[in-house]
Amino acid sequence: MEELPALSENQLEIMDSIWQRREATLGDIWGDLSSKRPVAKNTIQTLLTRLVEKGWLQTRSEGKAFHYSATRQRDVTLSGVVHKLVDTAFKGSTESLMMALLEGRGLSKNEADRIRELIEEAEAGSR
Amino acid sequence: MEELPALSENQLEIMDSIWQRREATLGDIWGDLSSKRPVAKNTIQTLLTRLVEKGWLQTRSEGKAFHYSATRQRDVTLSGVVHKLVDTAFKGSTESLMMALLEGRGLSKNEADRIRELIEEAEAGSR
DNA sequence: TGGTAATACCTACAACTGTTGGTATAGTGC
DNA sequence: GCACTATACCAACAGTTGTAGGTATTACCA
Repeated sequence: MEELPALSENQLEIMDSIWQRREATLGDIWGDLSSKRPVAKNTIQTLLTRLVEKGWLQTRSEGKAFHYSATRQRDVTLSGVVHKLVDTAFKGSTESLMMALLEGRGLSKNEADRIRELIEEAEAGSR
Repeated sequence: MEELPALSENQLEIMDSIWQRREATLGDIWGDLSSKRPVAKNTIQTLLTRLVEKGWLQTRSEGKAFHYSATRQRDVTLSGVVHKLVDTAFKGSTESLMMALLEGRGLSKNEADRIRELIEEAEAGSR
């Protein structure tokens, strides 16, 4: 699987909207994003076109409009994003990132429990 | 504390070199970075100047050269970076990021234990 | 004191990003 | 069929980033 250029924050936002819908039109995505911040539809259009050019999105022509869908799965992509951050900012140490994540911020019992489960699974998976 | 513009990957690399040394000259930083990849000294110089303009670095004039130091602490900055990622890519869910982090990757018993400790502390801290 | 090396400072440039306006086109409803 | 609306497509622009060359300055060493 070919490596694609990194996604900016705004690009991630768009990808996210599409991942959630599996397939989306310009209108769908604009609906999602413009509810968070004011942005022109054309801005989204441009970003979409560029994401297609770069290989992050593909289009299916239906009726007058394109239906955009992602070429990469959400979990794989996000995993890549996080690991890249671990490498560049934390010298590859998962633990360091964890520390940064938890610093100055408490965890509820529920969150802590769920995270413990994740650790449990990851530990089992390595055996 | 005023919010500073986000750091790119390369900018983070430079900040990291400086954080490790507490204070560094152009030569120091160039030494660190050029051992990883080929880059002109002038390139680093430019990036340094821009980081100063933006408020990430400050300089102390000693002899002929500037000694660059960070205006923000490493842990605070990295914590900010991670939390921003949690917000934009994981809708604020620490757990989701954790999942992405652990996906497709096992944990050694040691790592798992250390991370459990971190969770423990964070949980205690929230009470 | 004159050469060397390191540094600062200035300039430039190409690529990418976010932003949007304008124009053409093509379904959709009346 | 015609107006309306959503979309695609094109063009533009300002800001950031990574890249580096050129030039001036300055400390240091022989």
